[in-house]
Amino acid sequence: MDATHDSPPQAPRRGRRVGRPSVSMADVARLAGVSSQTVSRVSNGYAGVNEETRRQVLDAMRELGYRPNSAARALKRGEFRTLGVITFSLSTTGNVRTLEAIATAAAAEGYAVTLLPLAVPTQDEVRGAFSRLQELAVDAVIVIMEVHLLDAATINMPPRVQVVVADSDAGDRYTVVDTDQAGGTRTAVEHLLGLGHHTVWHLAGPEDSYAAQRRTDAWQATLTEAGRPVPPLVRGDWSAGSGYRAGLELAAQQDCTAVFTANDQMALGLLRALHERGRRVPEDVSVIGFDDIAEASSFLPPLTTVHQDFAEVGRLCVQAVLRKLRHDDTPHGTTLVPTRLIIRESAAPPSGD
Amino acid sequence: MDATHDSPPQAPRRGRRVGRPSVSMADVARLAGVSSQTVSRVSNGYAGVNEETRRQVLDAMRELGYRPNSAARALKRGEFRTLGVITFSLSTTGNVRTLEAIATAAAAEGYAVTLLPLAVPTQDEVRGAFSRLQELAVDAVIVIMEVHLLDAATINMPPRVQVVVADSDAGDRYTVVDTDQAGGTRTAVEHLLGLGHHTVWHLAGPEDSYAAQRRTDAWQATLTEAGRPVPPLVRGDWSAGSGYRAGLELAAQQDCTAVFTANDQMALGLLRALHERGRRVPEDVSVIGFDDIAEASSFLPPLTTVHQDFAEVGRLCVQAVLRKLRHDDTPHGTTLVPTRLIIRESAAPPSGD
DNA sequence: GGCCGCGATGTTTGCGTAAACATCGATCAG
DNA sequence: CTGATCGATGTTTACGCAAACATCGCGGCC
Repeated sequence: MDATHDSPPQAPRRGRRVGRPSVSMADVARLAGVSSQTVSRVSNGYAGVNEETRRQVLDAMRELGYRPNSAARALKRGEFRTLGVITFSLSTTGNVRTLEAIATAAAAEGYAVTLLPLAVPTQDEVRGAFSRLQELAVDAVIVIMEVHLLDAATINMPPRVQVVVADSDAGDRYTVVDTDQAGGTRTAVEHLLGLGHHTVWHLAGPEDSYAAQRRTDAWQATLTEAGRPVPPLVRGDWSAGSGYRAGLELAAQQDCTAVFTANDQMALGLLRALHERGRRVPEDVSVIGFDDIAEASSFLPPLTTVHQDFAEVGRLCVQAVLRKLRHDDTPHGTTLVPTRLIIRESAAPPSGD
Repeated sequence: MDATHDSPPQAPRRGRRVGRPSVSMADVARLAGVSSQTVSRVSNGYAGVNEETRRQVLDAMRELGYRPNSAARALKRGEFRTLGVITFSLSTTGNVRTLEAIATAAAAEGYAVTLLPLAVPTQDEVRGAFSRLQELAVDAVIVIMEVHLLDAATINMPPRVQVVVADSDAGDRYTVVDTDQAGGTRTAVEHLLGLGHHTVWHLAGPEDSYAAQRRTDAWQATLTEAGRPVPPLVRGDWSAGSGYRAGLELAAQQDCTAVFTANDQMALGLLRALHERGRRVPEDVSVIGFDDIAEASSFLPPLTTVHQDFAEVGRLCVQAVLRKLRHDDTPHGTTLVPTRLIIRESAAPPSGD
């Protein structure tokens, strides 16, 4: 090739910005000796292009390193093929695993995922995120969040953006995908009762969390239905540290032989507190967690816990949001993903006591 | 409001697609009685617009619920204000925390973050991700990954996309931001030696990880410099389970009084194994981890560990990539983020043996 | 008093793509 | 043989925005 002034063949005629010599369909068309429309047809895999022509176009694309410009494409098509995900903090296993599943499922459908992290979980922040999201290149939004933060924010949200909510209730107002909190709780509590425990204590999550609330409600309901006394509630904030502090209290209750903990992190702290106070697990106290985080099998002792299928939650979120995108007719409602009890070594029959 | 046929005033004249009644600058301009260019000026906050006019335009925007179309904007401006993040799996704390910091820092700069998760860490996958990324609406890419996976993939990558790498070495070929693995390791090992341990064993991460490799190298170097014997290497795969298995081995070594573990998860498994084998921590064996995950303070006993500042890594990544974007002149090189040793209860002087 | 300069606004244009429509040659039925 | 049909391709246009350039009116200066 002659490189007299070291510009590529068909040098792009604009240099709007440093280092953006992007190749357009027109460039490809010129090299392949066809019209840009034909390039478009090949690029989008339409039939009705002669095999020979198609090959030439593909060659030209390869040679020039052509990549479709997604901005132009989005402008023309009116869709971005991108999903927005709003979540408060990636510090909880659940959120992260759900996000990961969403991203994977979206990729499989040819959608990208744009992340909108919230600094603090306030309605103002949520509102701001929605506002930004709208001028962002996003077709729909999945929110991994408690709904009560959402309500105020969606008021001024134009209806064109579809919303699906994970980890929440409020199926009457939104399309919701969630873990079967109640079912999981019931299984755990019944398992403990089945082992022979007279009743089950509960180390709950924070008051402002619906997930925590539903686990607490289900715990109480299960005990009541079984005709067992409902011990006083002990509250944590999801963190291992709060589990430890709560554990110090629980260790002092000599009649406490079984604890259902609202998540695995708190269970970790609880185990430490019980150990420090000389209460053996599971001989003196049985513990069941919720989540089944990767480390749960390495706790001391390995933790019996309720497994949440976050991957499935993520998948269903994407499915739901895409369905809403394609035909707007999906009714609101909640889809529950079942849990299953993973039995390890932290729960056993009470040792006579 | 009259909602006779529930369409907004100035009903858009095209219905390209169901449910996309999007409002354009022209609509706003018409309502405000100005040209669309003036709307553009207001929208972009340019000076030189009469206060009265500006107010009218803003009112019109509010009334119609105008949102700039980011596709058109990107097409015109030639930039998306979006950063791509490629990472293999969100299952490690480090990746997640880095991602979170990146998203936050990016948001502060007015950039969005698009996530590209990789199903499996192979070069093919990485290549594929890069390929998709190019036709994605992304100005630059941050890769949270071992570099050796990257090399083959970047070959066919056009130079217009800037790349910054976290969690890796190879500062000669890329711009890299990383935790000071060696420094952190040295601090940990020296702390153990300083407590009086004759030498320090090492539970390493997987062979194919550069981060693990550097920790291992630094452990060995520190021991050698101090004139101490280097015990045989014990290898895990980052998981708590592998730490447990390795711990069973280590528990059998009666001369092992101190272990430097390449991450906290493995330390958790190690603690369980030592406990099961009746080796007390820290009386019989001291353990130091790496990462300082949130749960580390609730381990049994609370874990002394090397704190990584993932948030800083994320911030620096964004900073670096934006600098590269603005003036292409940033040289390659590695920025190291310092660590600090968090002293808890899992390391103590050897108890006479 | 005419001209300059400047602030405020309008008009034109083109970014890269793809739908809609137009063209053109070949094939085939009547 | 002629016109309808069809497959393959080209031409026009618009998506929404924002540079670049054009215009317009007004106050000040020589």
